[in-house]
Amino acid sequence: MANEKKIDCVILGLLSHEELTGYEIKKRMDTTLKYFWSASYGSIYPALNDLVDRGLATKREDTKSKRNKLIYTITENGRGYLKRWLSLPIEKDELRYETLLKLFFGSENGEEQALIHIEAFERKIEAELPYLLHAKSILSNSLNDNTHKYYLLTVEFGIKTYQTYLEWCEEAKKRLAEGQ
Amino acid sequence: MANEKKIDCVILGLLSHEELTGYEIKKRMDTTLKYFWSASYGSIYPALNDLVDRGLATKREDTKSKRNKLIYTITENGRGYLKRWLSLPIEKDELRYETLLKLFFGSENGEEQALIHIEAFERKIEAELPYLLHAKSILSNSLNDNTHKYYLLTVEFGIKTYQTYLEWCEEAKKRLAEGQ
DNA sequence: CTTACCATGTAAGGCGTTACATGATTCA
DNA sequence: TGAATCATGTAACGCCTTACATGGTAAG
Repeated sequence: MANEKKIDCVILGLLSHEELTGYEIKKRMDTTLKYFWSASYGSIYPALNDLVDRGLATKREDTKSKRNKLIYTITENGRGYLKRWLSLPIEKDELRYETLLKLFFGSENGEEQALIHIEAFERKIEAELPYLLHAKSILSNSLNDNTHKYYLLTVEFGIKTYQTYLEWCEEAKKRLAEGQ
Repeated sequence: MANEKKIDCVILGLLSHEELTGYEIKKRMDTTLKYFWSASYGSIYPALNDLVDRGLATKREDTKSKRNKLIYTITENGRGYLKRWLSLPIEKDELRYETLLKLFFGSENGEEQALIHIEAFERKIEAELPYLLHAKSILSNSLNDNTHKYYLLTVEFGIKTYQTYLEWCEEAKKRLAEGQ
């Protein structure tokens, strides 16, 4: 029953699309899922072994590769577990932006410091946006795959919000520069 | 020097504006800071005592009130600590949206489930937005206070992104309804 | 008088990161 | 042959939430 661990669900979600190694799962986290989810090796590998123990995934060695790869596959139970979780209401959407936190207390350190943080934020977003735009162009051209439709929706969420962030940065900078 | 704990910094930030009790700090978290930061009593109260132990804040009983209030005040050292932290580069801006996670794996459960999650998200945002708009109108009328300028910037961030979320919801719903 | 809210805390436990440890392979 | 990347894991530790525990006060 209860309290599905998110790390299990993300992994099962990824495995529901394709067989993967722990390393590849981490890569997906660092690229495709990056702007709305993340996890470290320290949680991924133990979770994978745990999923196998609970019969939600199976593990096998890759014989084709020269490397010591361990390939994980979702089981029927795993798919059921995932489907159940997907059907439950969302528990938590959380945004935790240190940038906003520091900006909120900006009066303590003055406009220049605030500007520095905003500009750093702007650069970070500007650096990420191209990846999202690239992902969108790829996904838009391959909507035959049923999964791509959903990827595209999340990518578009990212693009829209990032563009809004950049607009806000411009306004915020202007406002601070005006000194009012 | 040292890995500033975020909880200490938020608290000191709030105390830098005004004296507060732990209970009031929690309230600020649940209202003003809500959409970009949060914390529970279980971390606030221990942190407050810790700040006092380290000389970053002082504690006194409220004599005026009939309640057993403990009022915390930031010290000069506390202010220094806060200023230093504010001047350090941002370490982490994190967004963790279960909604996007479930949507990403949406193909597993189909369009109807995806729609349900998007609509729930939409309702949640629609419910929050008025508070932000209200905060903005109040802040816009009292920019004489130096701190308000910074509050306003963060509130505007929230408003802009929430409005973008709502736009995205409309598009996403339409796209899913079209079944393509 | 009872409900809601004010007010402060502790303990257990969960969850996850960081840092460490190890080694193979690919590519320049 | 050396650097980058592939590849898997563990251990320590930190941080936080949840649930528990307690009691006062204001308002209807």
